[in-house]
Amino acid sequence: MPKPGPGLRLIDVAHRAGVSLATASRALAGREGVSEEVANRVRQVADELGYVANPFARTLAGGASTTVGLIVHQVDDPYFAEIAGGVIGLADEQRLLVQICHSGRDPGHELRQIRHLIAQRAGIIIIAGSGYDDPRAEAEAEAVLSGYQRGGGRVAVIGRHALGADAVLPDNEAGGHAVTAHLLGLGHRRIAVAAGAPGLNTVIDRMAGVASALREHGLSLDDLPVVHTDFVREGGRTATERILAEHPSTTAIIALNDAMAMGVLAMLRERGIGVPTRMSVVGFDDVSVAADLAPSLTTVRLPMIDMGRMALELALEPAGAGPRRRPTGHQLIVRDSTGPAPDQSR
Amino acid sequence: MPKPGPGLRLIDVAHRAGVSLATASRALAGREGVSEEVANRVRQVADELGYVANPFARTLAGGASTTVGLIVHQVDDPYFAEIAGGVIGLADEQRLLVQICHSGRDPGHELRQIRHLIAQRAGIIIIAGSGYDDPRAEAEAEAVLSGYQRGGGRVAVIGRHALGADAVLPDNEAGGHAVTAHLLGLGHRRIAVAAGAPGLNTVIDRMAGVASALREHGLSLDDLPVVHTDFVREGGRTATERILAEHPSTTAIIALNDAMAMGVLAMLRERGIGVPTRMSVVGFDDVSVAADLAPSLTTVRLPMIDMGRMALELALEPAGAGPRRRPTGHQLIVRDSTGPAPDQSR
DNA sequence: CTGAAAGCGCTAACAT
DNA sequence: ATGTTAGCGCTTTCAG
Repeated sequence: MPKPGPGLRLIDVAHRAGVSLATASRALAGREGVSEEVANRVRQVADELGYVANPFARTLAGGASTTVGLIVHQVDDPYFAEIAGGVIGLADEQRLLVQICHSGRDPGHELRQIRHLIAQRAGIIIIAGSGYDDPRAEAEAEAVLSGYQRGGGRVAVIGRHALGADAVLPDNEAGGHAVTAHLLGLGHRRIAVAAGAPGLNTVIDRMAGVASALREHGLSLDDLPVVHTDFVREGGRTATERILAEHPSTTAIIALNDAMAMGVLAMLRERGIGVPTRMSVVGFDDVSVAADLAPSLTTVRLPMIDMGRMALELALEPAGAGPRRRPTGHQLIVRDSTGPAPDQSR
Repeated sequence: MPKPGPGLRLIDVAHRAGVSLATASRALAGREGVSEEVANRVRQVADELGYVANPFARTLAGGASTTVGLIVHQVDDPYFAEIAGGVIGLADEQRLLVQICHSGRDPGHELRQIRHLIAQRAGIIIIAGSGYDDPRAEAEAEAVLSGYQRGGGRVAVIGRHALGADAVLPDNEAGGHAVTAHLLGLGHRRIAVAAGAPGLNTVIDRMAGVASALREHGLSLDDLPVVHTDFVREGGRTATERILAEHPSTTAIIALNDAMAMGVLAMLRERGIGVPTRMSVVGFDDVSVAADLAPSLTTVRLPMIDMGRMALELALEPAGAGPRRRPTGHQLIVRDSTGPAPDQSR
């Protein structure tokens, strides 16, 4: 397709700087064996000419690849959009290019994307999004990735623990605990959970946090309705419908992410159920619109943009002895969608 | 079980199939000049061995690049996230990889990104987002891109007209007209506009639509306050502050995109100004959260996801004689943020 | 410290 | 129809 790029090659820079190809290469790669003086001259000339190495030639010749592959569920999901924004932000600074693909929360498709990225010789692969409770798929992904890592590829994951790679781990359990404790503190006891697919690690972890908070108040998950639907807005709507129909006395709904919470709020609005007067609602993630919803959403803030950056930072460092883990921290953000439990004591 | 073997080269496949390198290359590329029989044998051997071509070698040697570069303002802006989602969706189907970079709405940075993408030998470049009213920057971008296109690169743009490339053109003017006519129809006359930077084509076009609707009602843009701030949420907030302070009798605010509209709504909420009772608000784009805001936002729907797909479709077709243009259509979505003008007859 | 030269794996002219 | 060969632009020995 595209034949000539800028047509500017390393050899041109070399000539212009009055040095050989090899020296120019060394200078720009910051390798040993060039005097500071010459190296600086070369770098300056390269700069002036706006030289950018041809990554294909570079990689083919055995150099490092400068593209990072990023796999997300969907970029047009705000959670992943923010993560992607973080990755791209740091990548820009490092002059790296980011290739984004969608996993669609389908383990098979995700595996295909990983393979594709490897075949394209991405030097770094970042996988964002929940792992699956699907041992076979996970094992295969792990096998492929560990082969890739053995070959020098760097991998970082966001929000999954079982992949033998450096990981950014969102505070899912602690966050689930925080948000549940908040509700319990407001006096709510008839709480329902709008959860995503039960096979997603994220769902499992957040549920664990919910469960532990309940336990501290002498309750158990078994006491409350947990509705598993899709981990997206529409799932929140249908979950709410079910909760309303089957457990009308519910006073609070925990949505396991903000997308679902938006669906929950929408359905409550349609049904004319006041929030938080008759029903409190909490979400999880604090996507940027959470503050603008009707009413503004109480949720757990996860630093998505930073998470993206952190993942790339991890991947940029040389591999350690074992997988590194980097927790994200979290913050309970109380807004207008939660209030005291209505007094329905008798 | 075929496993993509690094170290497995085309020459190995060729030997194994008892043909020459060139023949194997032709067979796998589906090019002319190989008997069906031989071609099939080669393909089968390649399959058995799990051969995957090295894209770097392929591209370096002048083959087609399978990556498409996408430049957006920011992926974590919902408007661009949806466009990106559309591009990636189609790219996935075509087994293409998408490289995303941020322009940050800075002409200089955008130009740098274009150059970077070209240097990376992206076969296709898609630029989403408004052009700038900056002749020098635009001219330079056009020059670089036309060189790229002359070399066989394909370019498609979304929402800018002055780049000599195939374009997807959002119905900015018609949409601006529609939304303004809606307000006028509700009896509003004291209308203010919260606009983005005056140099953005998108802003200019949408304003033109606003102006034409006003004209039909015997009004003119000069009659109303137009506040230019940043084309993002925060800009909507500050614009609203100014409008409230300087034109307290305003009954409706036109925000030139949904992000700004969100800021407008937020500020009105803070000030305790009822929407739509005391103030109507309209946005533009219909990002997916527009329906979930407080109150839900009246806006103009643009098919962002399709726009992304269309752009890639255009780029995938061979270049035409001249630049193709593809309008998007639009749809006025009336929700709860607009109502009749309050009766302040004096 | 620097330069010359040998590939990396593939495509595409050029031969046969 | 098939084979031979010259690069693509870079990194990396290996000489000097």
